[in-house]
Amino acid sequence: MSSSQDKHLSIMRVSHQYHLMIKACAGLGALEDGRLVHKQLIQSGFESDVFVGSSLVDMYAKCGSIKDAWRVFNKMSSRNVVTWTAMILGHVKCGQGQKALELYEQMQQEGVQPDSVTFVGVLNACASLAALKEGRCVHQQIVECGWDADVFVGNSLVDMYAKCGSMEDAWRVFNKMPSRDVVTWTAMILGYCGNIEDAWRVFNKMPLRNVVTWNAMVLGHVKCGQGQEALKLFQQMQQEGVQPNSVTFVVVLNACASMIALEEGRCVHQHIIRCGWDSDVFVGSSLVDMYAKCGSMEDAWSVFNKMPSRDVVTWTTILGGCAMHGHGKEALKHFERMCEEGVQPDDVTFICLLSACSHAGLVGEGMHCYASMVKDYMISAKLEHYTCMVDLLGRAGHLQEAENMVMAMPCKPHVAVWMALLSACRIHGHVEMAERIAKQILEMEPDNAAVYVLLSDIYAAGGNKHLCQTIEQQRKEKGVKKQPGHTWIEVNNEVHTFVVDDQDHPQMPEIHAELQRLSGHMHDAGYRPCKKFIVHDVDEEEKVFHLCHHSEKLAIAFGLINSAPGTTLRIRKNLRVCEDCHTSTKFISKIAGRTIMVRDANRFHHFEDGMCSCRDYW
DNA sequence: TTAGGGTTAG
Repeated sequence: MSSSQDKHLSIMRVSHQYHLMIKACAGLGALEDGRLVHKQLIQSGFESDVFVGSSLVDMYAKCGSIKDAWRVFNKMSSRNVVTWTAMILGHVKCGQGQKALELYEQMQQEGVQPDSVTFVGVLNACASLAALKEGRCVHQQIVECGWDADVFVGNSLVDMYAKCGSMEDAWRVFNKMPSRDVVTWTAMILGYCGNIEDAWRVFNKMPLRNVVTWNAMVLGHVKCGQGQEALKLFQQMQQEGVQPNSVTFVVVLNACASMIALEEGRCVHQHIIRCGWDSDVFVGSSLVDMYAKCGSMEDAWSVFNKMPSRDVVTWTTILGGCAMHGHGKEALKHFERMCEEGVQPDDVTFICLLSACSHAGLVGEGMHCYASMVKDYMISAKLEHYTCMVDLLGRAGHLQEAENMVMAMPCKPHVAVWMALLSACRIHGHVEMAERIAKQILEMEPDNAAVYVLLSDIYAAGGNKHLCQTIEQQRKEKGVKKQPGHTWIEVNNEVHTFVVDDQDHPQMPEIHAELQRLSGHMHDAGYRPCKKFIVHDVDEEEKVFHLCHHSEKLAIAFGLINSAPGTTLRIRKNLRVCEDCHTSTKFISKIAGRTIMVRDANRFHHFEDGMCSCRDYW
């Protein structure tokens, strides 16, 4: 062997070694170790090697440091398809799908031909952006390049179409694929999130399933609001010998939180400890979230304090818990602690913080946070931040300021921000502004039932029975349906669901008898049904009816009958708690001597001894 | 250098 061949071989060997120590860092997400290797590479002059450079780009991108990836990428004298693909995949991973597509465009302009891995990355980018049009173009290119028979590319195509909502296209690709694996089938199931019947049809046909497939089905039920079915499926998967993993637990905890199933959640927590998943940051954050949403901030803090590592999501979750429970001052205090510990807040952190201020009526503090977000943390306000600010100002009665803020928004105001303002009009009885805003929302979303409900509440509260009836009539004529109210309560480790005017529950006679009994005591204690939102006068019989037909009242009565005296009742309602329910629950908490916690659409109401934690009814 | 599922808010 000549000396030049010898030298070449030795360079190859060293380059390969560097590639392996970098690959390991990338796999472990060990950014600091990766940086050390990078330093050595600079010293030994290997940085510009295409193979080593591509590995470095990949390592930085995988560790989430896209800036460093760019630094290496820009320094490289030559780049191949692997270098470009690593950059594309890195941007997809960081949630920058648009940038990934731009890189793909640039790569082609520079004459580099994509391979199957590039296509997988680009399709992922399209899927993350739900960019069906761009996805179709890429599909066309894939067919032209002859990559459509590749199972990886095929899977990504199915995934892209499914995520873009075109199940027809997904099935077309699926049927043409020469071979399918468990990933192909699972992508189809995931495409049916929200359409659980079709997901089941695919699941039942599958020749092979793994834990990801089961997780997808459990998730499908959670997304459809079928928490109990999700938990049943979790049992079934274990009976069939499939070991749950961290994702399973995250999804199952989500199901528990959605139903406020605290006891079930505690069982899952024990299971997590037995499996050794409790030190995982994803699982830990989900546990914090579950306990907070199930009404136990004590447990949420206990998990939080024991976690070996906490990231921005963990902190944001606990701040969100504080917000939900009305602990505004606490949220602000812990936000400072978070920053002191060197955790960089993100846009979601500020949404939680602003919502904490809003729920606690801390207007000045909220405005300060908002200003600091833009100035000190360089986070530009998104639609969600504007919604929080409008909510904060509006609840506190600064309606004009809130409306000015909407008008001054740099982007087009969306329905949520108008709804926040409309809710504020309801709290403060501002009829003129409410009518204007309702009109605005209905132009954008003619089927928005909540607008009709809010407007009718505002008219009723102002004593305008005629307009109240008119708006109700308009809603009916337009065929706009109100969202039905649901309430969940967990008693003796079992979750029970109630709906408005429930007739089906086997214990209904006892529930009605309990409400009738309470009605008498409440009347004596001074409770009168809230007539504000009732169009006609209420006689004795109707008084009982108004006490009985709301789902949360049925759930409370059920809880009182079936749980041990003195225990706290935890209730979850899918809609806002109505004013009459709010008042009657105060009375019930006093008469029954129970603490009742109600989690409605966005916050907890904590009823104790005839009082509620809300400063006002919101 | 290569695929599929998950945490926070609105």
